[in-house]
Amino acid sequence: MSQQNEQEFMKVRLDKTASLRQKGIDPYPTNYKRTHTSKEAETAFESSESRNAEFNQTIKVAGRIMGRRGMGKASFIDLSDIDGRLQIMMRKNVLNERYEILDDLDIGDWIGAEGTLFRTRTGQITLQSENFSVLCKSLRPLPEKWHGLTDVETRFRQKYLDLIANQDAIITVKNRSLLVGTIRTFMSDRGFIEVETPILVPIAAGGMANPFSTHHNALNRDLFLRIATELHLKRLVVGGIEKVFEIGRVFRNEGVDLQHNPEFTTMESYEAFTDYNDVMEMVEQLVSTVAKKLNGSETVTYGNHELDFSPPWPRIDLRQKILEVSGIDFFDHLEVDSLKNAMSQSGIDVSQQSSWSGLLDKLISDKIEPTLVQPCFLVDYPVAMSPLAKKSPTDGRIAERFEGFVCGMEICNAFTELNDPVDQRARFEEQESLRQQFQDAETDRLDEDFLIAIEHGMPPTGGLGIGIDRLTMLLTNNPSIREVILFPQLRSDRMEG
RNA sequence: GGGCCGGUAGCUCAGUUGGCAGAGCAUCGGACUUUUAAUCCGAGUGUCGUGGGUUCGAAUCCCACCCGGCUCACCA
Repeated sequence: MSQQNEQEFMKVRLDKTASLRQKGIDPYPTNYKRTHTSKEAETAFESSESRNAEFNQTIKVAGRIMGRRGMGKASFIDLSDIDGRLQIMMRKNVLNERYEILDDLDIGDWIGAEGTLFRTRTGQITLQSENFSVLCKSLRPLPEKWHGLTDVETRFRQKYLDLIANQDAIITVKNRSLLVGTIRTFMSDRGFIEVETPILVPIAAGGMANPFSTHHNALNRDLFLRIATELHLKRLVVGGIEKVFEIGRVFRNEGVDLQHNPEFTTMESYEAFTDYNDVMEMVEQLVSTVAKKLNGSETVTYGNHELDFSPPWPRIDLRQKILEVSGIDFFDHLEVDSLKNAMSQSGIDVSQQSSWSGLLDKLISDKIEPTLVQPCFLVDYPVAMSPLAKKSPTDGRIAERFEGFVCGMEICNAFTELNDPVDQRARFEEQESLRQQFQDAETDRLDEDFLIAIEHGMPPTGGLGIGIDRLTMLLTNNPSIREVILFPQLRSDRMEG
């Protein structure tokens, strides 16, 4: 954008601002007491119509000017607010000298309008303005009304323009809020207590991820941003909070793509005296409840798919499934080289993998996840790739763990929590040694403070982590995580300096 | 990190073989008291992503870089 041209645009509007002040009008007043939103106004009018009553109430609405059609001694203004739009009619013979104020108004300005409602010749519900107020004079032009704003970069960098120009952006924000609110209610109704745990932590443990690091000056101490809420929540279960959950941001120092943002939101819950089978039932109930709340149905359209979230979701045995699709039984390949060879023979690129769990993860990602379209659970993971999950009582090589998948996307990870402190210590030590061996910053870390906590005794507990962003994508039909995060991470640009 | 595509007016987009930088909307001036992508008359609008190079001449060709999208790799 040309500096000069931009300044010319703004100069015109600054002149109009001055002109308003000359007319004794404050272009930036402190408040406006509206009586109706656009939708409430419409509903009120239709209700009086349905009673065959005349609408003679004076109401006050407020919003941003999104369009105007001047007709000389009458003007129509499209006013946009959080609920939608309402047309305002301004007539010179009604407004008298105040009609001149319209000369100083632009698309983008905020106004309040007072008057009564009627239908125009073409049937449009319209507010006949008897008075109006300038609420905020804007200085910059908005995106064009017809094509709107489509430039993806501008939509993400200047989210407010996206929200102004694209109705879908607002709908997604509202639905995300509804989704989180529904989850809160669901959990609360089941007796879960919501908590907040530290984001700045001395050890970023409880998951496989590379953490962000930072430094606290006063304490002269290096800290990390949490990669999960898991270990703090389990400390609370040790403390006797039998049902606990947290909805919060976690941070992982990794790449950005359609399904990943370095900061994202999870809902983790822990419920004493339950195992992963109970958690599976809860996930089905939770997600289908949210789906119904947002879409009015447990069947949801996502891209080309019709997704049916109604319980129960299929439980797919991980080992059997891998055997079916690749002919590999991971119990037959407990050594790295053996698994690597078997996968290589199945045509999988194993050049980037070094650890056994990394290889198996790659096998699952390549061969299984893409086939999981309808909601389902993969159950019973190898202990080697599940350092926080309890071993199956019937098979010590298997952990009581499951992950939920929809459209090839992992939406949750859950297990019967490992509460044997001796076993947990051994598993952490194994992770530490793997990190040394493979120089892998993402391997989980030993958290001594957590181990001491569970040495005091954590009851049998079923735990869950749900990716709120991905769930929102699925239930709002958005193909990219950047569409459901208001300010996604982008590379720096000139505007940031 | 690799590959492909893209970046031109506030917004949406054209721009031919290398030959004066274009349209619609928005903006500015004028007309218009039921319009709604209002209409009609008139006007202005540019660091062609950035920096080099080739050329008499570059939005256009070449090189490097920046930003975005898709995709592969990596990553839950």
